[in-house]
Amino acid sequence: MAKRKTVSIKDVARESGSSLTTVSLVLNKRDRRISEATRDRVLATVERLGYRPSRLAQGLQSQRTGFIAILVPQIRHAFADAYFGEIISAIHDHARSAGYKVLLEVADDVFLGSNQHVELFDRHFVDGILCLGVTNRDTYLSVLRERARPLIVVNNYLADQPLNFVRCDYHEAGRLACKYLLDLGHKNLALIHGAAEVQTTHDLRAGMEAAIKKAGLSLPTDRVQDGLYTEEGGAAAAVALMERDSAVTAIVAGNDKMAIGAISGLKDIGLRVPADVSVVGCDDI
Amino acid sequence: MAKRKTVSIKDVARESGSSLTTVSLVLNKRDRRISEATRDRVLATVERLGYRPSRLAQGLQSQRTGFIAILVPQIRHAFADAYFGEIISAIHDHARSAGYKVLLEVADDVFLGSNQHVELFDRHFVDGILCLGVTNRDTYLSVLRERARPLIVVNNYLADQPLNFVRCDYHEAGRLACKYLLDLGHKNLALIHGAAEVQTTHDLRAGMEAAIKKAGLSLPTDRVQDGLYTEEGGAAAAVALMERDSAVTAIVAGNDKMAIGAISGLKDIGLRVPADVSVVGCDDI
DNA sequence: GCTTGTTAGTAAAACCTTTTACTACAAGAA
DNA sequence: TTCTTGTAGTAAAAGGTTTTACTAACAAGC
Repeated sequence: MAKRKTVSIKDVARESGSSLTTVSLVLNKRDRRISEATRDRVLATVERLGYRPSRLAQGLQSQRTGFIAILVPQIRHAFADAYFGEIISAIHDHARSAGYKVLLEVADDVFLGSNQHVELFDRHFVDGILCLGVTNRDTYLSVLRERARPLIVVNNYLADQPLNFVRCDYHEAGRLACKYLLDLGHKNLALIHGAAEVQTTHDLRAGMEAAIKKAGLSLPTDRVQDGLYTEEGGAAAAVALMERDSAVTAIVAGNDKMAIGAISGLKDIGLRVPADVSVVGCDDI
Repeated sequence: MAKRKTVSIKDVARESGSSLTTVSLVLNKRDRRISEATRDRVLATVERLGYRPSRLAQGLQSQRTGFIAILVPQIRHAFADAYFGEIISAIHDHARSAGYKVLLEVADDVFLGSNQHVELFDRHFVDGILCLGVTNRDTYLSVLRERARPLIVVNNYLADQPLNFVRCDYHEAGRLACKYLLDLGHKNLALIHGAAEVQTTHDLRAGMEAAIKKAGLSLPTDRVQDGLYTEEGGAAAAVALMERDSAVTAIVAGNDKMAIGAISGLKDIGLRVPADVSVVGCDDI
């Protein structure tokens, strides 16, 4: 059928024989002073005309858009990545139940180069921004921070900048993982970690070292290996670790992708998991 | 530093000693009638104040938001899914280069139940909607179609509704896959397909049958099996197919996930791929 | 009969643009 | 001089809300 001209609050006011203000007051039920009769009349008209307030106009008035942006880093097809995908799913669910809609942006050179991250705030695109996969090298955050609008860094934080962040407690995670393994009787633990630019990498290691030291043992540097956050990297790292020190009986990985890689890497060199070597991951995917 | 009060076109007008209209004309360079001198003065002021037009106000005026929504079906964590992730990535890239921003929505019961898909249009949230993973049972599309706004169904189409859609040509894909396998000398082909509610499932099968018939062979129904679009389903389907008819030497799968599943399923029952049985997928992930 | 208070409602401003229709002025033509 | 044509610019409307400040009507208090 179509072509239903967009119906505005003005139409409702005219059709119901009251003023704009009255209609608005009824709809936002901020104010008790409208009589029952008027209220019903207005609501009936709203229903009949199928009126719905325009978000644009509301946003202009309230200076809030009801949108938040998720900024993902430029990895090949970030949206198809299991780790980011899960986080995006979770953010979406929470945002929706809080009445927000989520906008997707990739923080690549095109995006940052044309200052679109700044426009997100300055041009009133969104009320807040969540940054995923941020590293210590991402300098664009400081200009966003200046905007003095809600900005949250997810699952990492920057030592030198006062930014808001939410994250898993990787220090605690490292401590728990080690305690668990030590309690099982393991003595020689190893770590496959992610990028050094990500603060949580250091947290995880520190947590492990704390637990290990408490047990009177140590985590020498030749039992620590970079796994590049990828499956392949995890596999290679596991192999390298075992070749360097075959006494290792348990490996902690900074994320589950590296853990999965490590498991297959170990299998490839004839070791059984968990019979010969235990592997613990960190994301719960 | 922060607290930069949002600077509007009015400020620019005042500071540059001209009118709102002049500033707007300069910025939208629609009109050649502004003198060079005025233009430069205005632009300098814009620069100095860091003015950026509010998208909300522009949208209200132009009745367009510059947003499009991607509607994904409710599968467990759709965003972490490789198939949808890739599509979302591609859509995002194209949308951005066309000046659009993308909004993410999950078409689950909560969403549809509260009529949020309708609000997307009626409340001026977005200019257009792309629907992913649509099946013939998704009745919510008809109410969207009535809105007479851009609506596109991706990679499926509905036989009984005049909707716009983009999709891969699965009929052709089926034909090509079979031709390829037949040319390799395979005589006994089988199909692992996805949901019957998705039109492309039928296209793929029809394409295969056309190619097979042309070669003087046939695709009996016991060589066709539902793989549920999942890895596990693909594995089970492959096993079922081989148990029913061990003469089969090549399998076409409706998507790559089922193909991957099929390969591991075949390995589990002691068959080698591609030595004993060839497997062809359809998504290129 | 006059003030005060309450109730039910409305007009107008504000939010920030873009666009339409108008003005003021100067130069050239009749 | 008066009439057109063109140029550079502006005032005001429109787009759809919410919010603030105001009014009209009536009842109660003295």
